[in-house]
Amino acid sequence: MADGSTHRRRLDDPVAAERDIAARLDRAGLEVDYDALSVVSNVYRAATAIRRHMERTVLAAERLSWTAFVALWVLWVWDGMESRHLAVEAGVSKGTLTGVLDTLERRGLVRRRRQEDDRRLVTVTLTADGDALITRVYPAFNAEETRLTGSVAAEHRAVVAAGLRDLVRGVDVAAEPPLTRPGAGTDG
Amino acid sequence: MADGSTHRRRLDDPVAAERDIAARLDRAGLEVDYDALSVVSNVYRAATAIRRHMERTVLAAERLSWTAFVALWVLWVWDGMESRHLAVEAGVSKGTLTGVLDTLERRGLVRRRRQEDDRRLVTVTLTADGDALITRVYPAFNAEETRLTGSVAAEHRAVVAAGLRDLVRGVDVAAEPPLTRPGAGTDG
DNA sequence: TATTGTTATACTCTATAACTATA
DNA sequence: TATAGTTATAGAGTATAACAATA
Repeated sequence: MADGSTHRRRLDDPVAAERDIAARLDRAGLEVDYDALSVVSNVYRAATAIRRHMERTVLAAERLSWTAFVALWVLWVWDGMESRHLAVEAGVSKGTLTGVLDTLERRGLVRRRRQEDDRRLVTVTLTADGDALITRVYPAFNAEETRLTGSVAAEHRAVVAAGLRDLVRGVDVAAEPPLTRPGAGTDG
Repeated sequence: MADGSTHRRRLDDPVAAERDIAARLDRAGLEVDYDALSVVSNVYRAATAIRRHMERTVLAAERLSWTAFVALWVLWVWDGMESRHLAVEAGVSKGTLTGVLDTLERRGLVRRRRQEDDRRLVTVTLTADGDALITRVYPAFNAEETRLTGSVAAEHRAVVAAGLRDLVRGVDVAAEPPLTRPGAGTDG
C-alpha cells in the first residue's frame, strides 16, 4: 500500500484517481459503466461542495440552513404554497418540514394558514419580512452560483443543466413501483 | 395564489417551473444568471435523488449508509488509506469518520492500525469480509448508476461528468482562505 | 379508509471545539 | 506549536410510525 502523501497526490488529481479506479476494477475483473460511475460520483461531490460553500458564506450571514433557504425561495417564486407541495419541492419529508416551518415562523419569515375548503391542508406564505429577506439574499446567492459555475465552460453549462434535469427525471422513473423487477420491492 | 393542483402540475414540469422562476425574478426586477441557477439547483436535486434511491435499494439490502459505502469503496480502490485522507475522500469530517469507522469495525468490515513511524496516524484497511462485501455490492451499485444515468443522452454523459469535475474544482477555489491567512487546511 | 400535518423515536451527519498523544 | 484522532455537544435531516382532524 502506498504512503499517505502518494495517496494525496493521486486523489487530488481527478484524472489519476479515475485511472486508479479503472485499474482496481480491472484487477477485480469487474465490468463497469465508467460514464455512469463518473456522473454519479461527480454529481454527489458537486452537490456537497456547493451546499457547504453556500452554508458557510451567503447563508451563514443570514443564519439560514440550505433547506430553510430553499423553502423561502420556493414560497417566494410561487407566492406561497400548500405545505404538502412545499415538502416535495424543498426535497424534505413532511416531518422535517414541520420543524423547518416552526423555525421560520418563530423568526417571523413565514405564516401558516389552515385552508377553509379542506381543513386538513395548511397553506404557507412569506411574511413581509420573509419577502424582504429573500429579495435581499437571493442576488448574493445567485452571484455565488455564478462564481461556482464559472469554472464550467460556458458552452457546456446548458448541457450540464439539461443532463442533470434528465438525470433527476430518470431517478424518478427508477423509483417507481418495480413492475419490471419482481422481488425487489419488499424492503420496509 | 394558485390552488394546489395547479402548483403540482407546473412544478412537475421543469420547463414550466423555470418559466415561473424567470417570471418571478423579472417581476422583482432582479437580474439573474439562469444557467448558474439551473446548474446549481439541478445538481442538488440530482444528488439528493441519487442518494435516496441508492440507500433505499442497493444499500438498504446491505444495511449501509451512503457514507459507509463510499468509505468502503475508497478503501477497496486504494487498498487501504490513512484515516485523515479517507475523511477527505469520503467527504466527511474527521469526527463523522470516527463514528462511521466504529460501526464498520464493529461489523468486521474494516480494521484500524496505528502507524509505527508516526503514532498519531491511523491506517484503515478492509478485512476479508469488507473486501467480499464491496466486491459483491459494487456491481449492483454500478448497475443502478447505469439505470439512473440512462435518461441522460449518451453523448452528453462525459460532458456532464467533466463539467461537474470543473465545478467541484471551482468550488474548492472559491472556498480557499483569503490570501492574508498563512497556509492551513484544517478541519475543526 | 385515506390524507394532512404534527409529534415522537432512533439514527446519521454536520460544525465546533476540547482533549490526548504524538511529532 | 502543530497535527491526528477521539470524544462531546448542539443542531439539522432521515426513516418510520403513531396520532388527531378531516375528507
